[in-house]
Amino acid sequence: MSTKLARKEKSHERILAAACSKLRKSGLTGITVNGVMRDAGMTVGGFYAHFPNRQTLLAEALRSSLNNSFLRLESLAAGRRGSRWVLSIARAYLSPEHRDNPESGCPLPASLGEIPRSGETVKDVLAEEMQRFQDVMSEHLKESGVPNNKSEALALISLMIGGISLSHALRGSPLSDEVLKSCRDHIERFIRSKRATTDKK
Amino acid sequence: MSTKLARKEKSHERILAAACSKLRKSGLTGITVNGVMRDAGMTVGGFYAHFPNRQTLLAEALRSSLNNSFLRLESLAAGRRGSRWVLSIARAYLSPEHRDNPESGCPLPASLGEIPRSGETVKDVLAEEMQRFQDVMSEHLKESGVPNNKSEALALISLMIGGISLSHALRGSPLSDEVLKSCRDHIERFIRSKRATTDKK
DNA sequence: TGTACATCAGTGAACGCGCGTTCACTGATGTAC
DNA sequence: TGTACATCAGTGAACGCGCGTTCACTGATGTAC
Repeated sequence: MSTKLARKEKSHERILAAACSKLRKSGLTGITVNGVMRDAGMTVGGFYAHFPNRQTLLAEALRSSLNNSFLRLESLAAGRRGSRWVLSIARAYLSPEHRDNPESGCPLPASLGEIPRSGETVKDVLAEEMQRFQDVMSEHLKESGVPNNKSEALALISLMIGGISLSHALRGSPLSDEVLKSCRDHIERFIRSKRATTDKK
Repeated sequence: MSTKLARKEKSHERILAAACSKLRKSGLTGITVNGVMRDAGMTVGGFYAHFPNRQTLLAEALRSSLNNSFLRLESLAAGRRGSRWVLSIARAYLSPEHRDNPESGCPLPASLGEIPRSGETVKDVLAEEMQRFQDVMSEHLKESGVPNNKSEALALISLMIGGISLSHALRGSPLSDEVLKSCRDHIERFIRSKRATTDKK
């Protein structure tokens, strides 16, 4: 009995992982029931034993991939706090490596524009995760001595998402790398100019 | 003869206008040959007398709608130059009105994420139009006395696009308005802190 | 001016395809005695 | 321990639908004499 359940759970994980991979590379549109099940090593029909419908898979894939990306970014900034944390996150997020390896990166460049046309559950997931990210980011900005930290957190998040999205869309043009560097530089100058003297580097 | 040509030209315009409208509301995916032709008051089959294929329509719709949005923004900033121009553009672009009326706004919030998965022609159009926008924006930043004006132009463009995109996706959550205000405030503080004393308000 | 013909913008049915979802089934695994 | 039965994760064909594209056609407009 428990063996059966464990097997089903593993299948569930494989389906979700396959959906996350599609999401990061091709957005919500990229998540097709057929394609995801094939990638998970199964056939279409089995899908509905794991998820009530495609919509639910979209929401779970967005939550899971946003969460994974955040954990991955945080691990790169491990131990740092305040302005060091912010700069570390911004540099990693706005790096050519992040742009060129979407399958392990943030799902938003590929999916953000589709979310308004998507269901309520998907929007709710985004709102929750964004709130969490704003909270963490503004905490570190506060430690850095940056004024208006909650507002600036949203602005920096917008800048990061806009920069990587534009850079993705411009891949192949010299503008692509320039956009990333410009956004990184803007954040570095911003942090440097606002940082309280007590918060170093 | 010339009457016939004029009639065909009007049909072409109607098709393109319908495609632009779909693009702004629902992205590249929103442009379906059937839907666009219906909106233009015609039937499917006639489409291929006007465009060789859907892909070409996508590219022309992106170019046309980006151009129109830019002209519209510029007319709102009419007569202003330097920091006044930049602030005027940023406030209009990051306004709730712009977010809530996508049918007359920028096509990028709805389509940017789809462009990497789209054809080369579409990507080329984006690169050209972005280059143009960077040139204009950096010229005004230069007049404002902002250092690193070319780089900062790309950062501000990224911030504007990221902000409106996030705000769209978060519509319904209080974060949506907060994102817009945070981005506007960030740009205002930035311009104010960098502006040369010769360039007023 | 009036008639016969040519042009060609637009019509609408048809095509093959991939989509999300359903459902009767299969067959390996787990349970009861 | 060995056999008969129950469970249920996963199969794969089928459905109705909308997509991009093709093509034989229609009928209003424009030209020639």
